Order: sequence, then C-alpha cells, then structure tokens
Amino acid sequence: MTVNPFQTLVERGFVQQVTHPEEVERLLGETQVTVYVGFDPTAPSLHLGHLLPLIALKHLELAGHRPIVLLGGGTAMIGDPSGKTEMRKMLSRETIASHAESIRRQVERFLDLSGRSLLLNNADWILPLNYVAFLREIGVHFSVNRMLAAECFRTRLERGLSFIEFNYMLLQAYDFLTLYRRYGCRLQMGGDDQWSNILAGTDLIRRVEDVEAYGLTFPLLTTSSGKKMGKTEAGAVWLSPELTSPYDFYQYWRNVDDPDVGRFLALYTFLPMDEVRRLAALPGEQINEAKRVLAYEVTRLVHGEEEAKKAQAAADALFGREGGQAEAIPSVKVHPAELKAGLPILDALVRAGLASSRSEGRRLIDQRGIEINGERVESIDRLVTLADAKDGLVVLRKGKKTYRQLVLEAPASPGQPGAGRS
RNA sequence: GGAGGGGUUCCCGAGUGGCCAAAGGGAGCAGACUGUAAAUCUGUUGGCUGACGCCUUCGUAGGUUCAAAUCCUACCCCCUCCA
Repeated sequence: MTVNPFQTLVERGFVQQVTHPEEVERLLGETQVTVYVGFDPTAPSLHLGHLLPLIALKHLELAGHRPIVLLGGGTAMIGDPSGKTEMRKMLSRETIASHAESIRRQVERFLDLSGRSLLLNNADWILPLNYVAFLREIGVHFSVNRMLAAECFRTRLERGLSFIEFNYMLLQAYDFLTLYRRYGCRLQMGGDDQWSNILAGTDLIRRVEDVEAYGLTFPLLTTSSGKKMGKTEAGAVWLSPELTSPYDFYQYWRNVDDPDVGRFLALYTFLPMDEVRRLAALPGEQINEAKRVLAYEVTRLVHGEEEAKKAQAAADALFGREGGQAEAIPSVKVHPAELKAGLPILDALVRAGLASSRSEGRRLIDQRGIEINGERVESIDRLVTLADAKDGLVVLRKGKKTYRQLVLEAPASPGQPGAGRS
C-alpha cells in the first residue's frame, strides 16, 4: 500500500494553495497524472528557488506520475511581472536559448527524462503565434477587469506595468492549455506568486475545453529571520557548481537558522518523516547534527555523493571536527615564485576573493578579521611566503567562517585539469 | 500631447553654493558572546595610500562660479492628474 503522494506533499510542507484539494488528492491517488511546472530561463542556471518544485516533481515521479518541466523559452521573451516591483530587462532570443540548454542539463540530474518525465520548451508554440489569431482564440476569454483585480498586478499598477508584461498571464494560461491538449496535463504547480497565472490557465481550459484542470502552489519560503530563501549577501545560491561551489552550497545549508531545520529537512531531502522529526527535535547544541545531515543530503542531491562528502569533510576539518579533509575549500592558484618574493597579504585577499578591494582588505585586517593558517594577521605589511605553504596550500580565513585557500601551482605543468574550483 | 512632482552612495531617505565622500535608518562586513544558530553589544561600510593627502561619485551632457549634489541650459527616464 503506497501513500497518496498528495498526502506526502502536504505532510512535507509543499502545499500552500490548491484549487480543489479533494479532487487533486483523488486524482493523484487513483490515476496517473501529468503535472507541469514552468521555469523561465532568465539565468544560465537554476537556483535554490527552483529546487523546491523539482523535488515536488520528483516525489510525484517516484509515485508513478508524469512530470513535465516546461522551460519558458517563449515566455522569457515577455517577462513575468508577478512578485516583482520593476520590469526586468529584456533578454535576447539567443541568450534565452543558451540558458535553456544549460538548465536542461541540470534538470536531468533530478528527473528521469529518458523515462517517464518530459522536458519541453514553450518557445515551440509561443514564438510562432500569430497576434490576431491568438487574440481571437485566447484573448477573448480574458476579462481585463478581472485581471486588474488580480493580486499579481496590484503592486505593479502603482509602480507601472507595461503592456508586454500584462500579456504574460495569457501566455502562461495558453501553455497550460497546450499541455492539456498535447499531453493531457491537468495539474500545474508553481510558487505561490504563480497562483493568479495558474488560475488563468485552469479557467482557460475550462472555458475552451470544458474540462476541469487543477493548480497547486508551494509556499514562498523565507528563513525564520525573514530573508528570502536561497538568497545570501552575495546573491542567489545557484545549483551550478560553477556559480556556487559545492562547499559554499553545503555551508549555506549548514548555517540555516535553528527553527528552519525541520521544515527544510522535510522539503529538501527525501528522509523519512520520522527521521526528520527526530532530527528537528534535537535539543540545544545537538541541532547542529541535524544541520549537518541537512547540508549533506541537499548537497548530495544537487552535486552528487562525492562532492557532498568532500564538502562535508572540508567543513568538518575547518570547524574542528575529527577526520576532516580540507581539499574542497574554494581555492585560487598562485605561482610559487610569487610566494618566494613574498605576496603582500592585501593582494592575496583580493586574489582569493575575500576582499573586493585593497581598502576592504585593510579594514578587515584592522578589525582583526583575517587569519593565515589559523594565525591572526596583525599587520597589513604581512607577506605570504613559501614558509606559509604547507603541502602547497595556504589557508586564508575571513571572519569566522569564510575560508579560501591559495594553491601553489605546480611549475611547468600547464593545462593541468580539474584544479579550478572545489 | 498638456500641467505638476521626481531621479542622491547596496536599499530607503536627508541635504538647496563652501563646514559633503554626503545626516539618519535598513542591509552587509568585522569584533565580543555562542553551538559554524538566533538575539544582543561594539566597530565599520567609494577608490588609492603606512599616513598627510589625492582621485572618482549625487539621472546624462554642457555652462555659471574662486567653489556645485545644491544655480543655469539641453537631453533621458519615472510618477501623478488631464487628453
């Protein structure tokens, strides 16, 4: 007896709003459902915000349903105004296509695209649309009055909304209709800011096809300290290892606020709920064990077991746990000759990305925030020399928990692969 | 198209000729306290410099002045009301 996947989603905290809870539950329990989530390829990589829908789709895939990931190669040409205060800048068709391609490769890690799941691109049916034909077939079904009343346009009506963006909702509704027609898709999921767009789709399908379609939204996550989930000082947390190293990715999860641990374990891992509850209930300092599990599990999901182990080993080593191996610290190459001559610490900090300018580096040292191999740097005249290199590595630390290492570049072996990140 | 209001440092927002690298708040960063948490407290937050100081910044481009974020001209953009 398998659990109804709708129950799974509810229990794990995925469900914010559903159009028809009972029917969706019945549908997911009794039949094979084709369900879709859309991502607009506005960046060359997915980020943490996209992870939740992917995991939700995975739960459904595991339960025997048929997920569709829809890349918005067509809708990205328009730009979704939902949840934004300003219009985002227009992207060229080429940029969008190249983003879509890299995102496809990321999605492959999560879903069985060669099996049950599908990955489609709405550029296929959006770009060829004919304006007048579209207005006559689809546009007639939309009431501007109702659209203006929709929450998603509210803030934008105050600040300005261009006509191109106003059309986004119709296109997303048209996507849903198209997926229904071609694949029998009757359920769309998305972030809660997509609620209006999703409803536009279910309404359209009802009017045009006289069929009931369903929508479900995920909560828009904020951390308990009120920040948007997946955002750091430095920007988004990306799924691509090129943009966010597996070590930094691991650290993001390792540093989650205490009250968030349980929620995140339920949402972002596949651990059984009993285990999730046990970990989340760990008292006081022991909650760190739960964070360690969370960080490992999510990193494994996104970057694979090997990278997860390396990241965890590095974090363990750096933060004083036995047996850690620090190789996964993000690193920068330096030439041995530079250390021989003595590399000024300010240069080293800028090179390693720990300071964005020499002034900032100076400030950090003044404020006693920099260490070399665990030794506090007292003077900005400090040079990094060969004597600081242990096994060809110099570990730089900024503040409590930002580490970078300088790696001595083996002389005369150009083209050595793989030393880039990690 | 017409009338009015506005564009300031990461964000909000003060500043109407020199005392302005520009108040205040938020956010960030560092330090203390801790558990690689939260809260709290302290410091800090354009660049170059050991420092004096120098350079760049207040929508854009010019101009007035010994001196401009502040005055003038043109242009761009945003908002409100009218059409």
